Amino acid sequence: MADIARLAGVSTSTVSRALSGSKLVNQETRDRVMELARSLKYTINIGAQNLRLKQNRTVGVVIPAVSDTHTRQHLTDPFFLGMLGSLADALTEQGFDMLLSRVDADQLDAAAQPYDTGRVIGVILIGQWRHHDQLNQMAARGVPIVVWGAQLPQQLYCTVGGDNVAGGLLATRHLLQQGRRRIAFLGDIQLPEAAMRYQGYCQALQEQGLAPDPALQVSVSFLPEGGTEGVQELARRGATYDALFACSDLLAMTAINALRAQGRTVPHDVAVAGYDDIEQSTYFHPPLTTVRQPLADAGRALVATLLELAEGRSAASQQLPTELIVRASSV
Amino acid sequence: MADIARLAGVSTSTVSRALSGSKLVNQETRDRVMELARSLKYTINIGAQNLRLKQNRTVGVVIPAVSDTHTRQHLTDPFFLGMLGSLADALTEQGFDMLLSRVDADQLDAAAQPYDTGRVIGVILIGQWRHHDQLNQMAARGVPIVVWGAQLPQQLYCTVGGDNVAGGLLATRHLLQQGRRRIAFLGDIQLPEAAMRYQGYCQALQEQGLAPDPALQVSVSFLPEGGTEGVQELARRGATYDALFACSDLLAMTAINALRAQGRTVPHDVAVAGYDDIEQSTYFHPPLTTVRQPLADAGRALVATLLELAEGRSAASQQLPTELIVRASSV
DNA sequence: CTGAAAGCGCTAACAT
DNA sequence: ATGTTAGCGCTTTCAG
Repeated sequence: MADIARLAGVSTSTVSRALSGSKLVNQETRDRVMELARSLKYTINIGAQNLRLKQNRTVGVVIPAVSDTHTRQHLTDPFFLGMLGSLADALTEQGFDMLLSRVDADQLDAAAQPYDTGRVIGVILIGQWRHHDQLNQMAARGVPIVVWGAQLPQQLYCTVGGDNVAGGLLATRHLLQQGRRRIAFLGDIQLPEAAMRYQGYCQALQEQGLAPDPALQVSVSFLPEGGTEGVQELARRGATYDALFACSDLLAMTAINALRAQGRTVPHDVAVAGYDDIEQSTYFHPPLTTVRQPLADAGRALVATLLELAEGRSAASQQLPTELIVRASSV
Repeated sequence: MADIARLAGVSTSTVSRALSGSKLVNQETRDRVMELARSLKYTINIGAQNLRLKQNRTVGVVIPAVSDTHTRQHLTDPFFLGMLGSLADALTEQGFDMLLSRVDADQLDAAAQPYDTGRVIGVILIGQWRHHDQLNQMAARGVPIVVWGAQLPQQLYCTVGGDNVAGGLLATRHLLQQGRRRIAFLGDIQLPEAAMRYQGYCQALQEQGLAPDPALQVSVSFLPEGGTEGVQELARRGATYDALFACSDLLAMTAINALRAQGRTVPHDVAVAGYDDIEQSTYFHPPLTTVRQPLADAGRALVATLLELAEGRSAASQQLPTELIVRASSV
């Protein structure tokens, strides 16, 4: 900047003004400065600008990594990539940058670090896992944070999420409409989102005067192996079922594989519905019936909410509508 | 920081020193300051620190977004998520943060922006597409940049990539060993990586005294629809083939689907091999034979190379070994 | 319309 | 062992 000032024969103040398009500076000078900046490929140092302006146009996005006992298990669910893409778009649209970090799910406090050190104006967390309390603490401490997940009672932090109860309800109703009566449920109901899907599942059963059979509910992790394990566990229990509702498409896919290994066909022997509507669901064999999460809206809503919070305003949690997509795995 | 200084009854310099664990400061004072900082939940403002130290521990990671004529098509290939994860890990390991941005593939220059504005010390670009020249320009301009992709002649920028020729060779040899003779090739050979895989493919054919049949090579985009379109195009051409090698697992999957729609079974009628070894390949039906890209090493290599470059040293392009994974789709 | 000067939060000589 | 001072690159009063 000093260089430009010297070359243009003006002061840095003028350069600064010119570059920011201030009307206070002579049209001609401004053009000259602009031109000079372009030819020198000069761009304002955002770090310094931020420091001076006490502003910041970066938000933190945190993806939790599951660390099981041995290996650090990576989240490979394509749903996350979709969410990331959606966030990246929404942020770009608003002129914000995205600082991505990956944090062990069991030390979520680290998620606030980029905020504490002033690098970001707030944090978007994808997935609330079972760390309600830690999230509450962070929010109470004043960290602007928005979580993709379910709305819980006594929640101090802000969430944006799909309507999980409706999602569970839609999927289960659909399976019931196909004449299925013994519907297995795959998903870790310790996690708020899965719990609410389970709630919708129960509700749909009750509408038909059916009671949920605990033998049909298997809590498996969201890791892809979960589907295999779930189906094996059901076999171990000797459970009989003619349909299966899994809490993610990935689980549904591995479950279908495990069923196939048992010699059962989908949808003939077992009708299957997943959750998320990741792209691969379309060309899985059979194509997956699933509950679509509104990805594009999700990104926008998360960003909008975070910006509210970051500006010191309060923001309400939001629930986005979900939609049943019927494909061959259930009909 | 000033607050802490006041409360501790020392100067900010002392606080700064104490916080950085300098031995120059009295043990006792240091503890007091540390304690104070903790209780006030104070953390150093990294922006200011960076400005002062002229350092920076953030690297930019750019994912190109394909924008076709109408909609902005998102890259949904899980391979990218894997790469992101790998990069995130490698960066964390080295104490670096990751600024993620998504850039239209046809205005790649924008990729350097976070560098120009001083936010990152360099840029890692996932995929070189067909923008060799732009990349060369950026490198020539002095932007520290490392690209995941193939090594090209007259290349000024640094690449890290799998050994694509070997990958193509391995896959094709394997298909030939299965007794297949008419092997279709799906992939956009305008893109350097695909071109080299094609080269390996040709080489394997030649080893058997076979000449590549141009009718069997279809240039399709890396978007998942590519697989479908490729198979349809082959049908349109009236090409006969008993095997298919696709440049990504996603392409292989959609191709298999399209084949199924034509009433052909895999691997019986057509043996199929993909590329990348994304996780879903394991539980696709049939499980996919594929060429594994060394993801974990990739992340580490990309980061290591970028750090070299960022420190002003020169770095050589690297090629990582690939490995054939045989599964049911080809045997 | 433009320049001089102060200061964002931090660190590093250079004193003491 | 600690404080004083200057300055990283920028913006913005406040004076001209």
